Amino acid sequence: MEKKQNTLFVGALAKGLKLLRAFDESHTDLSLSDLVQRTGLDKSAVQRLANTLHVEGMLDKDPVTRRFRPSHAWLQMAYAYYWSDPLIARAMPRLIELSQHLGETVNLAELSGDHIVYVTRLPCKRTQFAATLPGRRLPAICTAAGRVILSTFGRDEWEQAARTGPLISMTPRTMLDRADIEALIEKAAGEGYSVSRDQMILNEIAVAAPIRGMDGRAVGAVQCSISAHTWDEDSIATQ
Amino acid sequence: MEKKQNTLFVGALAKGLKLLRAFDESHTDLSLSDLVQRTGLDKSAVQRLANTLHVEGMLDKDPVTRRFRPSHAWLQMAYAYYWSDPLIARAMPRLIELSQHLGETVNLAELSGDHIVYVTRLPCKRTQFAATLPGRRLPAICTAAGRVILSTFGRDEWEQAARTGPLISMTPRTMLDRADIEALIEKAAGEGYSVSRDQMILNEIAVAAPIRGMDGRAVGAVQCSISAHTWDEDSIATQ
DNA sequence: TTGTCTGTATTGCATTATGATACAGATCGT
DNA sequence: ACGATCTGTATCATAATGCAATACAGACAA
Repeated sequence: MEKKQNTLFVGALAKGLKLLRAFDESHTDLSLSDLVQRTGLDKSAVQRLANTLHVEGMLDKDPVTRRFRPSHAWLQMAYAYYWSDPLIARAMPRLIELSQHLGETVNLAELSGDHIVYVTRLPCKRTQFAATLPGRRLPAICTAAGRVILSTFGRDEWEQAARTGPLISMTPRTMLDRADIEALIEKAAGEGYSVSRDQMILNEIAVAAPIRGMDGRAVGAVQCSISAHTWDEDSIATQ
Repeated sequence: MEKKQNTLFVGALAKGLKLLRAFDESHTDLSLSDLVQRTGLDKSAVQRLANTLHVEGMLDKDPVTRRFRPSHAWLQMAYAYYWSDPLIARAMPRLIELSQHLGETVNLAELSGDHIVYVTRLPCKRTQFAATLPGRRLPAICTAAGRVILSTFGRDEWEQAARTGPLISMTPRTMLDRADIEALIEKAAGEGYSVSRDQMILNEIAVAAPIRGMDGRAVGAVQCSISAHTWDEDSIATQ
């Protein structure tokens, strides 16, 4: 195992975080041995770390099954995040307005490396459960929001993203050809918005518009999901 | 400083979590020295821990101001939480439905110690910013949701909560008398729902109904915020 | 300049986390 | 009922690891 970084890197903390990251949408509650397996850490280490996280209120522990679960503290972290992200406070009122106006699901997305993160979601209709939860992370170039954000950057930047960024297939009709994706981004750069169909969910159309900072580069994107055809565009410029 | 717990308690991890908890709604981005002050830890320790959190992607660091901020990872933790909480998946579709039906803001709250946590919020109108964010924590007995949850427990349990639970004053008309609060909980126990007015936000009326588990004890509550008078009640029984 | 804030880097020491080991309570298969 | 084999829990000697003091550097104000 390569040493990460010396002297100003606290291994114990990093391992603790590793335990936290072991929980995801398909691993919602984990036993001690599950944690050992998922983290690759020593049994004793996991025991101590998990216990610490429990005592500190980061993990709930079922007294009968002895399995660990994310605690409410995980939501409070999100709450703190919301206050720290300057985009949220400015965008939230408009998102609510837009959602009411359209009567459709509205999302706020931000770029995070080569992924996008749905920061806020205002579901108006029944959709897939995952589509109602904030915090979801998806490969940027697979989503309308990600493409429209990239389109506000330089051409070389989006070319690189389109060629090297991660790709996943969610539906049988998910676009997997990188050249096609690059073309879509270019189109978005010209039109100022991006539309995608059947990419994440079948029979779903997503429309995304960028939220630009002072320098013209997008700091996020508003994305609306609709199931029928509803042609409209929304321009939201900030600052 | 008292030793927390020996041999199965990892101090370094606990300190790292302390750094994370230093961020809240009024401390959205912190410098190294801010962290030192807020955590009470040594400067060197904070340096190492913060750096670790940064390297591990839990804290973003502004390259120019050198200040730390919660990263997108904090939202992903919420995402993981949502999957882990069995109530969410069952309640979400109904909440959306209810929200559309009423055209009013709908919240899902859960009890967490002597506080409640708003787990999901579906804002339909403009309100205070804080009222649109999930993860918010409020003293249970100060909220309609908290009282209605407590009312499904035994009388002695809610008496204890009303007498010893935390109280905060958000508006000039916030109820601060513990006997009054106890009476409200008793009323909620009889009627099966609870109403409060002007408690957290002026000119706001909150209606909360419990979500009961198999044993009759509430596992959460649905709460609607309305500004005008709209008399209706909602019964949601689960299982 | 000088002073005092920052944030960053280094080092020797001993506190602290480590992982092997042992024990105990389930659950399983036979 | 019985070992066998999973769990989760507890203990302990060792040394690895995080510690806090220290020194350095850049920013800003007086």
